[in-house]
Amino acid sequence: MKLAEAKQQFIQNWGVLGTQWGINRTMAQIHALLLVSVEPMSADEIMAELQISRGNTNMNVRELMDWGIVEKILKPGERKEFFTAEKDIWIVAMRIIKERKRREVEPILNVLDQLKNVEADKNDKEAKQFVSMISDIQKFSAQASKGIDGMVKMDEHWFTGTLLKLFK
Amino acid sequence: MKLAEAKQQFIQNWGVLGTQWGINRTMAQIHALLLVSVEPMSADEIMAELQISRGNTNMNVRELMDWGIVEKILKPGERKEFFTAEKDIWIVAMRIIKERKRREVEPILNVLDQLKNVEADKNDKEAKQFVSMISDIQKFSAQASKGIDGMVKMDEHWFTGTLLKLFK
DNA sequence: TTTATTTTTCAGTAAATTTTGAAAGTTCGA
DNA sequence: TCGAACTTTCAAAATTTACTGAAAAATAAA
Repeated sequence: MKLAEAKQQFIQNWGVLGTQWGINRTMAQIHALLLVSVEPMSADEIMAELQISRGNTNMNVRELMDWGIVEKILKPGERKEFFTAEKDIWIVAMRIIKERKRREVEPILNVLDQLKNVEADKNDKEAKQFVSMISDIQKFSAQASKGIDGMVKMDEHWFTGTLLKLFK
Repeated sequence: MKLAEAKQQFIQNWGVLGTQWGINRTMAQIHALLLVSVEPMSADEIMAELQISRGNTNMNVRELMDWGIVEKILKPGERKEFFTAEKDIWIVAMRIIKERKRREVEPILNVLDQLKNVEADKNDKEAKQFVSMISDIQKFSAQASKGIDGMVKMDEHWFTGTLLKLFK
C-alpha cells in the first residue's frame, strides 16, 4: 500500500470513530491529518488535503487547540500560521479524558448534587432509591475521576519516556 | 424539591450528557427513567413519561437491551412487556465500556493493522513516522483494552458486593 | 498610511440524525 | 381460526448539527 493511500484510510477511519464518540467528523480528521504529518501544516494545506472550506478549517483547528492537542507554530519569515499535533498518544488520550471530564461530566455532577435535596420521607421507597442512585453515580464518578487525575498527574515526561516505552 | 421534579431534571441532564458522548438523547433519557424507576415500566408508561412516540420508544428500548443495560420483564397474567434497568452503576459502566470497545474501537484497530503494510523505505521519514504512529495507537489501545478486560472480568458480584461498598 | 495577505466570523444552506405515526406483523386467548 | 392486544417496521417529516463562502477584521510589510 502506498503511504498517501494509507494516510487517507487512517484519516477517514479516525473521522468515523470521532463521530461515534460525539466529536465532529472534520475535527477528528484534521487531528488525524496532523498526527501523521511530520511537518506543521498551514490552513491552506489542510483545506486542500481534506477538501473542506476555510471557515470549517479555522473553527475546528481552534477547537483542537482548545483541547490542548494541537498547537500553532510560527515559522520565521512566513506570514502564514502552521499547526502541529501532539504526537505522544498517551498524552493525547489523557488530555482528552481530562478535558471531557471538566467540560461535560463535572457540570452534571454539580446538578446531581442539587437533586439529592429531594423531600425524602423515610418511608418513601421511590425517593430513597432515587437518592441512592444519584449518590452511586457521584461516588462512581468521584472514583473514576480520582483515578484519571492520578494518571494525568504523573510526571508526563517520565511516564512517556519510561512506562510507555516498556510496551513499545 | 419534589421527587417528580428531581427525576425530570435527572432525565434531562442525562439526555444532554448522552448526546455529548454520541448517544442519542432519547436513549439516554429512557435509560435514566428506568434507572430511577423502582418498578419495571411498559412501553406505554415510557411514552407517556417522556412524551415520545411508540416507534421511538420501541427502537431505543431495543438498543438499550442490545447494550445489555436494560432487560425485558414479563409479568404473569400481563400481556404487555415491561422493562427494567441494571441498577448497579459499576456494572452499567463496565458493560458500556466493553461494548463500545467491541463495536467501535476493535473494527478500527483491525483497519490500522492493515495500514502498517505501507511501502516502507528505510530512508522515508514520513513513512517511518506514519507506521510508528499507527503502532503507538495500537499499543495504547491494547494496554487500555487489557486494563478494561481485567476490570470487567473480576467476578462482578464480588466486586459489587465488596469493593463498591467500600466507598459507599 | 496604504495595501496586500491572512485569519475570523456568521448567516444561510446542506447534510445527517432523530422522531413520528400509520401500516404490517406477531402473539395468544377464546 | 378469529380477532383483540400489543410490538415492530420504516418512509416521510422534523430537528439538530455541520459546512460553506463571502464579508469583516486583523496583521504586517511597504
